[in-house]
This record gives sequence, structure tokens and C-alpha cells, in this order.
Amino acid sequence: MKKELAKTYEPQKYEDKIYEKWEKSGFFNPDVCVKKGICDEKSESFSIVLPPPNVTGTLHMGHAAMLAIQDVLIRFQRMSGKKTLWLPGTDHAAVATESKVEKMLIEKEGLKKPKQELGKEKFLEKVKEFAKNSHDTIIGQTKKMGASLDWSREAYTLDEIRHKAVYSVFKKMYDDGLIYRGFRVINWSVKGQSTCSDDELVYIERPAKIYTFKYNQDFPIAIATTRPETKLGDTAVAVNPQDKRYKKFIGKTFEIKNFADSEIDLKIKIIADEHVDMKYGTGAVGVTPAHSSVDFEMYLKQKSLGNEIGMIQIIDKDGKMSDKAGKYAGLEVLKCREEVLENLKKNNLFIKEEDTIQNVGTSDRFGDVIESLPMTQWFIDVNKKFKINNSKLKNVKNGDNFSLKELMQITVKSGQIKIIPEQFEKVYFNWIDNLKDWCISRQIWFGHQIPVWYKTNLKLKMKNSKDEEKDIYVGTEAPKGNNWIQDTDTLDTWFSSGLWTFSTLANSADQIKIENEKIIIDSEDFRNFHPTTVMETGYDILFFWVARMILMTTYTFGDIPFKTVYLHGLVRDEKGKKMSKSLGNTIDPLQMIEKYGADATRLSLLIGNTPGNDMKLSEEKIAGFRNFTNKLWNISRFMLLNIDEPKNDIVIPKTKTLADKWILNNLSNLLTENEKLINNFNLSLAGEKLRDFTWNELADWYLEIAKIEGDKSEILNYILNTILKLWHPFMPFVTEEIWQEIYGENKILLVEKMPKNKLEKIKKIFSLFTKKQDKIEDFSVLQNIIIKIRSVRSENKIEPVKKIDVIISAGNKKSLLENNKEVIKVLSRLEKLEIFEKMDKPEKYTACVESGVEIFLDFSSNLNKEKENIRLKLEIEKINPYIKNLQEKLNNKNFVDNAPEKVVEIEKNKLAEAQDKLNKLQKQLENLK
RNA sequence: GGGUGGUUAGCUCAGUUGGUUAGAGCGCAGCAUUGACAUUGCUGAGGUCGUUGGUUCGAUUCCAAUAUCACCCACCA
Repeated sequence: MKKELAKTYEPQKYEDKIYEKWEKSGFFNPDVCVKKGICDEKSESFSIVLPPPNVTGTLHMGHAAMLAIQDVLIRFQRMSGKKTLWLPGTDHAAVATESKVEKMLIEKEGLKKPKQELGKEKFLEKVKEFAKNSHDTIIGQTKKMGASLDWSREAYTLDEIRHKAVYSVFKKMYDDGLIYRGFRVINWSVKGQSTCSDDELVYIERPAKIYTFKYNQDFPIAIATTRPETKLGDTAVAVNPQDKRYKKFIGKTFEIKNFADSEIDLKIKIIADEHVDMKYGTGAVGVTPAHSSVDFEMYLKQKSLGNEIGMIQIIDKDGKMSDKAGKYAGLEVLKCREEVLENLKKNNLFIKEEDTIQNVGTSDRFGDVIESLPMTQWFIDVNKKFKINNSKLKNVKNGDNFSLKELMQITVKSGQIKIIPEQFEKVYFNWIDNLKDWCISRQIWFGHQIPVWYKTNLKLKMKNSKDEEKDIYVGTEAPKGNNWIQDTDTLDTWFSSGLWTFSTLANSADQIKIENEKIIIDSEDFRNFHPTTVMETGYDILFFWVARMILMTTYTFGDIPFKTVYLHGLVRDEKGKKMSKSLGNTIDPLQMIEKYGADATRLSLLIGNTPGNDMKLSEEKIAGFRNFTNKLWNISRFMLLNIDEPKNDIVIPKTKTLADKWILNNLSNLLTENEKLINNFNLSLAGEKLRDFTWNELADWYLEIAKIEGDKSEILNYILNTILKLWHPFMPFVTEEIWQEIYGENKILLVEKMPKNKLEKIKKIFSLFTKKQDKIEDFSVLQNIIIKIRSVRSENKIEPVKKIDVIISAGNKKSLLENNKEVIKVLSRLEKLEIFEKMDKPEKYTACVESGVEIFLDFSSNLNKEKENIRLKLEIEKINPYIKNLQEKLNNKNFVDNAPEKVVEIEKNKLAEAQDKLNKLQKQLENLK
């Protein structure tokens, strides 16, 4: 019974149906796979926790790439018999989501200050509604990509289970003294009314002016600044201790009465600091401890030397001058700058202004320029050492003391975590070296509220007085009694996503416990799948996220969160620009799936790029892979027409001809290579090799030969089964559809076993059924002869359909060519083919040399002696320098003595072949006359 | 200022431990239309592997310098 497929593959007709069927089968869930015998309870496990997309909008190409890569890994391992878990989820993305909803309410619902107008409860309702919708959209889109995620385990960074995890870790860290409250200069977004961590800043360059002036006429040193308004908060001037100009002033304090007519007085102390560049500006820096993190560092340094220079906050959280700014209080910062400048000019204190390029930090979520403000916030101390009591890490013993920073280094340095591509390990270490304490509190509403309760009232929190510490309670639940009020701040979203690799492996909140000062996750999933096998994500969140997962897991469990980190690049447009809505150069994955199919979209993101490098994507590229999808469909269509009764249990097919032997040999090598490449995360090359085999070897050569030789049912069946399985991880939809067309709707390719290489067995079969003297390499002789004949025909403008006569003087290749005479004849479109051991070129034939045989073609009327002359001379011209080169090499005693024998042998063979060819060409040239 | 990566065909990129007449896809040129597939087939053109030195019998590959581009981090007071 022969099956016949439709003439072209139309993905839109099948994809949704197929995904639904996969989902219904339950095989995305490893428990179902075990129950149904797809893998064993004791099989090696393979787990990936999906980097949770933010619930801020829709899927973009970056997500699509991530899904495609992970799905290949997961499907391949599932088919290879591993107990495979791919766990999905979404991220509440605190600031990102909140700011998006705020913007939406302003733009679409006409509110002016949504948070104030709606109040916390109603506003959060709006955010949750938005998050829910966004979540549903993203999940739908993820399914469109064909991602074989286990939806029964879906997690959310803000659900009950993850909440318990967050609170438990926070509490333990607090108890260990790693989480602390500190008064620091932090990054403040006026627009967002919240802090930002250092990593959340985006630096942009912009033109600015730098102003040079003096505080007053008596002050001995001029200073320069781009922000004159902050000078109202100056408490010192720093100079380089080596600077001869200013050395004499160091330690002196100057009082500036009524600075810039502000009605306030400044006390400026001259301090020394090596970081001051003598050559830059005036070589002196006005120090504003309250509004510059660098100046704040100087302030702390002076303080530690017993030198209290003071700190004055002259800018408030609302971006206006504070009441410490005297006359300027209440003014917008920029307005104040103008007025201060005007005043300096008026009082003849102003010296000059120059153009400069300023690099300012902006909030990546709110977009405004960050203001540095001193505040009490919660921090994670990355340098404090703590006692390890649960280590599974290399080079870390229980009882030892380590800091979080050190643990983060050790796991990667010891090789326990491997980062691919390797170069990112250096980047990672470099980042850790510069790591400062992590500010984790945010003044927004959406997120995990900090699990800290204060006894009396919230104002205490901002004072940071030691006496009040005892009135703080930290726990996973609210303390008993009613005079406790919880901290209103929420946690940085990366705190909860840092726990992702283990928080997702708990199936209920009760499974997360703190016992004997250790956090325990008491679940089968945790025992089965932690540490996870691979973390696959974009390199852009190496610091944000990957590093923080390492921090959180080494701390919580003394273990690694994952064995391998695989970093992919960013998806860019065809010109290499970052895709962004404002540039209008985005390619919507959903549109591409609609137009070209999910398989083509996946391939375009998998093939043609290397790990860690950005990938350029264009619609043409996707269209190209759509063509290939269809090609595979048609290859299958043709093969099915030639298979008597398809079977899925063919172990090794019988081979009869050289071509059979060749294709099975190549397929067998492909199996080995494919497995190796996928295990090494070289998906691009794996895909290319598959394509090369499928298109260039199978379709262009073997199937053409199959038409000639005929009777290939079993072998075609075997090849088809194999390539469908190999391709399945890359293009799950089309392969599944073909599989079900062949084997019926109750068969499912998703959980078929990945074929293993059986080259040894195949070789045995070869010796039984194929002519013994056939060597695999002989096939390329056939190919080259056929290509040569086609080429000479084409050069001489013989129409492809016109049949001609050919005589081959074959030498020792006579029997090989005789055995494959029909193949040569049909594939090079010959009317008559005669093969002799030795034969001279007949009159009116044209001649060429290939693979050591001479080929004579009868062009009769088309033969042009002059053109022939030129062609042969050209060929000789080409081969002469080649021979000369080889001869020189072999005459070089150093080469012959030093190079390995094998290499010398190869070179000798090359020379012999080339010389043989040259002789034949020269003879042919003579015969032409 | 510190760091990382790139520079190979018109374009996008491979190049696996130093030995290939340096590869692929797309594009381009020529030829072919009821044939599994025009979402196709066949054939072809196109590269002194950024530059300069060095190591080596031999360098696209290793080392150094240099040019240039991109990115990350720090930061200019």
C-alpha cells in the first residue's frame, strides 16, 4: 500500500493540530514518559528550566531563538531515552511591568498619576490583570513555536510557591547577616520613584557643558562641574596628594558665606585623594557626598580616617531642591542650575564654560537620568564571609568560611559550572571582581513585599537607629500581634528569578522548609532534576540573572544551579542593528510562523550562527528555510512512492550497489556526528550537516540513482525513518506530520527512539550483499566523472536534454565504471557510453581528464577546435603551478625530513596524480592538431 | 581608562588541536519547464583569509605589533 503526500507542505494546515496532539499525549511530562515506558525511572535525567519571559508584552525573536535552541536540546535528549524535563514559567518583572501599566493607564485611560489616583489596591489589580493577559498571550505564542514544555509544572515568580521560596531565602540570609539595611548613595529614578541596581543603569553619551568657577573670591582653588546646582551640597574639595599647586591647602577648611546667594553657608575642607587626576580640569574636585557615589566613597574613606567632612542632601526624591538648599529650595534641579550659574556670573566667580561629552546613567525601565541620593535601603553583602554547612561544591568544605563573591568564583573556576562559549568565563570573572553589594529594595508596589516587619511605625525604617533594631522582625510569615507593620518596599525582581532553578522544582509551598538552619525542598522533582543540566539564555543577562542564580543556589544549597551555561547571542536585523520597536526593524516571530511555518522560523534561528555571537536575521533567510521544509516534504513524498509497505522497525537494510553502500555509510557517519555536535551545543553545524546530507547527498544523488537502479523499498524506508528522527528536534512539525501520514495517527514521532550508529553492523551487511571490491571512496570517482561530463557539456552549450555519445578510457577503473554504467549514462544524459581499458581519442571527439580517466565526448557539429585548444591550454596553465609547488615542496629536504610520513605520502600522491593529468592533457592537446 | 570579541567570496558566516588547489548558504551569470519538488534541477564566475613582523620544513590557523569595527564594565569631577 503506497502513501501519497500532498504536493506542497502547508504548515498552517497542520501545526496547531499537531501541537494539540503532543500536549494531549502527555509526553512533555517526564512522569508520563516513565509511566508509558518511553524512558526508565532510573534513566539519566536531563533538565532545563526555561528562562521565564517577562509578563510585559509579547514574544519577540530573542524568545523565539531561545525556545528553538532549548527545544532542540530537549527533544533530542527525550528521543535519546533520557528522563527529560523542560519547565516553563513567567517572570512578574516588577519594575518593567509596573511602569508599563502606569504608562498604559496614562495613555489609554487618561489618568494623570495612576498610582495616586487609584491607590495601591486598585492599581495592583490593574497590574495583575495586565500580567494575566500578557501571560496568556506569551504562553499561546510559545506553543506556536512548537516548544515541548511540560505545562503541568508551569511556575510564576510571584505565585505562592515562589513566594515561600523568596521569603525563606531572605530570612536565612538575614539571619546569616548577609542581608542588611544600609544608608548609602543609591541610584534613584525620579520618574519611577524607585531605586535601581547598578546593573539596571543604561549609560548614554550626550553633549553637555562643563563650567569652571570659584566658590567665592577668597577660595584658592577653582573647580569644574557639569552640575553647578549640586555644589550647594559640597563639603570638601579633593586634590591629588602629589599636586604641588594645592599641597599646602590640604587639611584646611574654608567657609563660604552665602554661596551663590543661596542664603546658606558652605564649609569646604581640602582633602587629598589619589584618584584625582591632576591634569583634568583644574585638578581639583568639588566633593558632594550626598549626590555622587564616587564622592560618597571619598566621604566614607575620610570618615574611616577620622575625618568627618559632612554630608548635605540638597536634592529630594521628587527631583527638586531640598529645604537644605536655602533660597533655591523647591526649585527643579535644572532651573536651579540656571540660577546658580547666573548668580556665579553676576558675582564674577564664573571662569569659563566648555563643551564636553557626558556619559550619564539612565534607568533602563523609566528612561530618566538617574539621580544619586542617600537613602536607607536593603542590601546583600557579597563580601562578608559566612560558615558553609551543606557544601556539595568542589574545593568548598563544611565549616569553611566563604563570601558569596568567592563562591560565585569557585564554582566556575573549578569547572563545576561550564560556560559556553568559554570566553564568557573571563567576562564573568571580570564582573565579579568589580561586584559591589547588591541593593535589593525597590519602592514600587508590584512584587514580593520585603518580609520585614517593624514594631511601631514605618518612619523608624528611614532612621536606621541602632536602638530600633530590636523592633524588627524578619520571617516567612507575619509576626503575631497587631502592632507590626510590614516594610512597604518590594524586592528587586532578580531576587526571585535568582531562585528560579530550584524554586520551580517545588510542587507546593509546604515542601519548602527551613530545618536546622538549612533550607530544604522536599520534592521528587528537586531530587530528580537539581542541579539542572543546562541553563540556556542570552549573554546579555549573564550578570543580571545567571550570576545571581549561582549566588542564590551556592548560598542556599551549597550546590550549583546548573552544570552548563550555554549563552546565545542577540537577534539583530539584517544590518546588525538591535531589533527595537522604535527603530521599526523588528521581525515578529508570530507573523513569520504564519507566513513560513514554525519549522522554517526555528531553522532560521538555529542554523548559520555560532554560540555567543549575535545573529542577523532577515525575512529572506526564513523564506529560504521554508523552501527547505518543503524540500524535505517532497523528498519524503518521493521516497514514499517507492516504498512498498513502510515499516518502522527496519534494523539494517540490505545493500546491493555502490550507491547503497555510499549513502548508508554517510548516514551512519551523520548519526555519530549529529550526536556529538548536539552534545557540544553546536546546533548550527549539526543542522548544516543534516541539511547537506538531506539535500546534497540524498536528494541530488541518491534519489536520482534510486530512480535508475530501482527496487529500493527497504533501504529508502530505513533512510526516511532515520532522517525524520534526526530532523525532528529541529523541525518538529513537518517531521511529525510526515510520520503520522506514514504510520497513522496513533503513532507519534515525538517519543521515537533516536537511531544509534550501527556502522559496524552495516559494514558486515555490506560485505554480504555488495560487490566486495566496491569502496566508499569510489563513489566520489563516479560523482566527479558525472560532474565533469556535465560541466564540459555546459561549457560547450550542449543542451541539458540532448543526448550524446561518450567513450571513456578508464584504465584500472574499468570495472568500477562498468558496474555503474547506467548511473553514469543517465545522470550525464548519454545516448551511448562505451568503456575501454585503453583507448585513443577518436576524431571529432573532445577530451577531458578526471579522476585518472580520460573522457571523450562526441559533440560532432558542436566541436570547435579553436575553443578546445583554449580550454585545454587553460587547464594546463592551471595545473602547472600546482605541480611546481608540489615538486618544490618534495625537493625540500627539510620538509621531507621533518613532516610526518603521512603528510609526505599524501603530497607524493597528489604530485603523481597531477602529473598523470598533465600528461593526458598534453597528449590531448597534441591530438587536436 | 579596564576588558572581550570580530576583520575569510557581492552579503551573512563556517573553518575542529599548523599540512585542503580555503568552504557553505544567500545573491549573481548561463542553461533546463508537464517528470517527488520552480518553495526546483544542472553548470559556472567570484577570495594574495585586515596590515606588518616573528616562530616553523610549512601559518587563514600559533606569537607580537598595528589598523579598524563592535560590545561589556568603569568613569571624566
